[in-house]
Amino acid sequence: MRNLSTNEILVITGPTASGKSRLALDLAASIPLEIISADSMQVYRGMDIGTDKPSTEEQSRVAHHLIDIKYPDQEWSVEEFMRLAQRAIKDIQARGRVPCVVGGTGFYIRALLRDYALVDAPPDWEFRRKMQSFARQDGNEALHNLLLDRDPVSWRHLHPQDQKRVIRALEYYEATGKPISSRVGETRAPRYRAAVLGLRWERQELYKKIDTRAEEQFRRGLAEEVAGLLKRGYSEELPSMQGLCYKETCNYLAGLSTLDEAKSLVMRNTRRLAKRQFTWFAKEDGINWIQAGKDRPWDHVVRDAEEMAGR
RNA sequence: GCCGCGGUAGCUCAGUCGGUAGAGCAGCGGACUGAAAAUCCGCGUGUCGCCAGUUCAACUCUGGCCUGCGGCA
Repeated sequence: MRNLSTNEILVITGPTASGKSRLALDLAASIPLEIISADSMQVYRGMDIGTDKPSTEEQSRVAHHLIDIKYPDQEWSVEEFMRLAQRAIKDIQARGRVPCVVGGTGFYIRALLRDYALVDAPPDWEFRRKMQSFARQDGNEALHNLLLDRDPVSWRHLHPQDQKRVIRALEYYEATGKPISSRVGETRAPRYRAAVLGLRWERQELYKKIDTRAEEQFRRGLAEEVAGLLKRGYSEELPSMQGLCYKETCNYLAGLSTLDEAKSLVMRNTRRLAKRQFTWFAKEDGINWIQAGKDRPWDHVVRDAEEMAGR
């Protein structure tokens, strides 16, 4: 860890509730690092408990980037993540410190490490709305079939029910005249030399941690946090408010479920998220997995991480 | 002790005039290139409490046993 070369970055990933933030903070004791959050939800201000954001104390102990940079009704996307993360990496390196990307949003991390192309095809909400109403009228099949002559590859790969992706593919074609599928195959030289660490838990143990954390989140005032956001006028339809913990709590606050129901839904949906993350990471190569567990002292985990980081 | 009801998937339960079983939830697997904590697709995982009997065939009918719950003593 003492000899991270100048263009090397550190990445800490793993499923939700695996202790990524904690590991990063502990690593900061021996590595002069700054943390860049690769988390699609921690960017939103005022969404603290539900996103299990590092505390203000932790954030002042070690510099954090890409946290609290948006209001819950502002747009946010992988592309902006890439831009801001790249800039943060440059800045941190200019300070002679080590950028440490921490987060469980695999899509963001993959985009950053594989240097996805930043093409001029931003979301076109009017177009999306048009397509949505087309789908409502003529059905998802018909919408999907619009891809047939524009982007046959996507037509083949996307399931007709996957409306979001179908519309995005159409939107991309509309904006660029090229199929989005051509972009997928593009390979580019990675911009960074990254030491990628992944935290791994035995599944049942992780599930138990998830349940415990959910209990804690409600105890710490998740419901009050969500109520406050709603009162400030943030609609529950917003992507931010559709995040884990938030959508379930909105339903509870609207009287659609009891507190206990909301709680167990949060637990279930978090487990499901973890499962999707397993699937995602399983395909990602180059991750150095570190085994964590209730029988494994945490400082062993930290020591493993230090060794792998310094390689 | 007696009477009644029950014992089928991890949980709650449905079911078969006898042809070895299916829902919901949970769970598991997968996809993913500008919403990704989102979105989408797929999969029953089972000594039908145990033992015997009747039958070509028993989860189903009969008997016994075990066990849970309720009631009466």
